[in-house]
Amino acid sequence: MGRAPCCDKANVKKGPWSPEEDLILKQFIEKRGTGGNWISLPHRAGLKRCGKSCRLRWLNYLRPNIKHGEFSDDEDRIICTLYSSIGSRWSIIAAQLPGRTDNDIKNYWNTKLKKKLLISSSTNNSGTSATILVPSTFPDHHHHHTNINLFSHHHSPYQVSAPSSTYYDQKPVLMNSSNHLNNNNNTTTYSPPNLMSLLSDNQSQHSCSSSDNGSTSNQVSYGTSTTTHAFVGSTQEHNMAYHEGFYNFNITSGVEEDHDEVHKSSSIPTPSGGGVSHSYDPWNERQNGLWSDHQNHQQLEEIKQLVSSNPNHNSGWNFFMADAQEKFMMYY
DNA sequence: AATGCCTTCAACCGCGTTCAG
DNA sequence: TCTGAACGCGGTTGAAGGCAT
Repeated sequence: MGRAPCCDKANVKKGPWSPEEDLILKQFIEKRGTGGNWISLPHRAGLKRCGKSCRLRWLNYLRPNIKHGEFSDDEDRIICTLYSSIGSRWSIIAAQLPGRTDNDIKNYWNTKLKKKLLISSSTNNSGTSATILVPSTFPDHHHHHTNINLFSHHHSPYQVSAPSSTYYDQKPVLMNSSNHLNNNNNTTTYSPPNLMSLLSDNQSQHSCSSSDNGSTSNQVSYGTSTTTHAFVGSTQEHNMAYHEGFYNFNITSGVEEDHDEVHKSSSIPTPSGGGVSHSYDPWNERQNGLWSDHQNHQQLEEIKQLVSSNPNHNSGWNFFMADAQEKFMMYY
């Protein structure tokens, strides 16, 4: 038994949107909003379109501040880094790129960036090992995880407890002749991939200081201060965290900060839930599916720093899911 | 100029997730 | 707690334009 269709297929128009339809939809939403119901919106607006189609058209094309056209090097870098870390979670990646839609990024990746990387990889690795982009599956033999002290493994290879969430099922990594993944009892050692190095040298030259001797540290220096980054959210939140922006907190002490404090102190707004009491209004916080420019800017800058800080060696992301709170961390 | 192939990207489809009743 | 409607996501499709022959 199939799912009931979301609309009367016989009475809805399909295919490309006309300028007239665009105008009707745009004016209606700007004037009345979505009303929290996309299904009824086309009827209310007088459009012979499926609600899903309207939603897509608005989100991907009509809403304000949508950015079309060429992707910048910074955007390339962010996409590559996030793809190498989390795979084809386009909406999450899009959340880090103000004005870009998941569809946009997905198309861009599939049509251009992937090829660019493949070309770069064959160039950069000529005479050495071939670097290929492959989806990897973390071993999934533990649906429950043993707490690991991430902070006791500050040096590469990172310790990774295999996450169980389907979020990671297709996590791609760059593999070269030296295998990045090794199973070791209950933990997987993971030498983070160096996807960014596949981008052009020009793109890889960035100012944040980091060792270029191949050594790995989770500590990233910005000027005279040393900062260690991580992103954290509880499992119930990690979906939201992904959607609404990354959390960050300082782990230089090796002690995880209180979540409430993390949220309070974070420059990135976080959703409510998981015991976090402050109110969260997604519409105010992220109108039209995007953070405000200021918020976007802050997030973007943080990610830029992360991405650009360590492009040439084993910088990377570390994942783990702790059992008790099933925390998800991206550990840099 | 005509044809066929390739690339791009807007739009669709189906399914998992969320949420209200 | 259960159920169904709606949402949101990622994969796929297909029309349109560009390019080579």
